[in-house]
Amino acid sequence: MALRHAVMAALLEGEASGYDLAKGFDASVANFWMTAPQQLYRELDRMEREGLIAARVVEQERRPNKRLFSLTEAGMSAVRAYAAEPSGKPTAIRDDLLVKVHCADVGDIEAVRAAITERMKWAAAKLARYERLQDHLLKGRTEDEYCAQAERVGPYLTLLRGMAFERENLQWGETALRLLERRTTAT
Amino acid sequence: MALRHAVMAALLEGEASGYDLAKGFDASVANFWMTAPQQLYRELDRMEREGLIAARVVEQERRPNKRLFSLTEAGMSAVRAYAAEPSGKPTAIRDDLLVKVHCADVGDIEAVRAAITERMKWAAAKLARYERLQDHLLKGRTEDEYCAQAERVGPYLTLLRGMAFERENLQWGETALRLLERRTTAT
DNA sequence: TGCACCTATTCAATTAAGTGAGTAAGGGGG
DNA sequence: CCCCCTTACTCACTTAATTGAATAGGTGCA
Repeated sequence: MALRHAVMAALLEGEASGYDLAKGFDASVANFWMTAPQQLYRELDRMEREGLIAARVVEQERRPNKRLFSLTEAGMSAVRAYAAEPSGKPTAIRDDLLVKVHCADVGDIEAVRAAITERMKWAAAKLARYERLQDHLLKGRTEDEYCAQAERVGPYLTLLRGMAFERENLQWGETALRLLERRTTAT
Repeated sequence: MALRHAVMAALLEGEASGYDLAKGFDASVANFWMTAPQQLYRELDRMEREGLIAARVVEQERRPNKRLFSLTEAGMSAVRAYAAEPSGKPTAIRDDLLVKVHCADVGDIEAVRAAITERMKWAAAKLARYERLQDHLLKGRTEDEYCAQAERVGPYLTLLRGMAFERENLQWGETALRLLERRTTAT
């Protein structure tokens, strides 16, 4: 049950509709999960039935009405309980691209290089978004000032992790492209 | 269908039993997937039925017999086809620890810090294993020499990605611990 | 004016993944 | 001698995730 915890984490920033959550809502939450809308709506329904979240219907003109969800007291307790419990073993990266790179030698190296390039574009775009969000959070302050003043540091820390991950993707991508290029020119 | 591709990637190194695969088999494959044995055996059965892999029973003394799997021609074609197809959008990190850190501000900060410390121990251990494997692969050669001589570079590249990931975990963990500590002492 | 895209959600079905326990034989240490 | 660890695998069950639609009004632009 990872999705419901991610949803609760997202709802700590305030109420949100299923659509908001599906769209990423807050980029720093989108770091550690991403899923199709259908899954979200289903999970939100379940969580509502279990009393972890409550919905408030907002009638809108010239837009479909929406249901804004927020954490109940029970939901908040669940968050606290979850955050305090010891976590199990870490998960693997589980990325399609790595599988392809692993198999590159027996397949089409050029296709794999294209996939890496594609991924690097994604990473660069994500990193740019994260950097904008960071600027927005810091508002010119240093990291230390921010952490002294801000209400919450959690989202900032997860943002940092996401940024490091994408930077690593870019750096590794360059190395991988370079080493794979030798293979094609050598052959 | 990620697991079956990971299995095929692992079998490129040579034949292996379900048990071998479950134990990690090759550390560089263990970077991008990890799963319970039951899942593996189930998937191996399916793949065998579909003709992607073939089993060879090895009778052992003072040990249960085992079935060694290897890629068939069809399996190899499937690997090549998979490696050449364009990959979709990248997956999120999807890590429990990040969710907890995100929620740290409303929960037990000390518990979250403990979880980070725990994770850092894991990361350090994994990194050490990867470094040993790297030394083993390079055998004193430089990276460039290795890539010129080695039969395959894919596994080396995925190994590099895993190493970067764990190093990043360690670095980020330190930052996170430091910033969260201020919170506890301030309160 | 027509086409494609945005908001906001729902239905249906399938496949993948995770959880928990159990079997069976040999080996090693206190 | 008992207990736990390792090899090697199996059964049963539950939950999570993916896939492919469909609905339905509004917005922008060419």
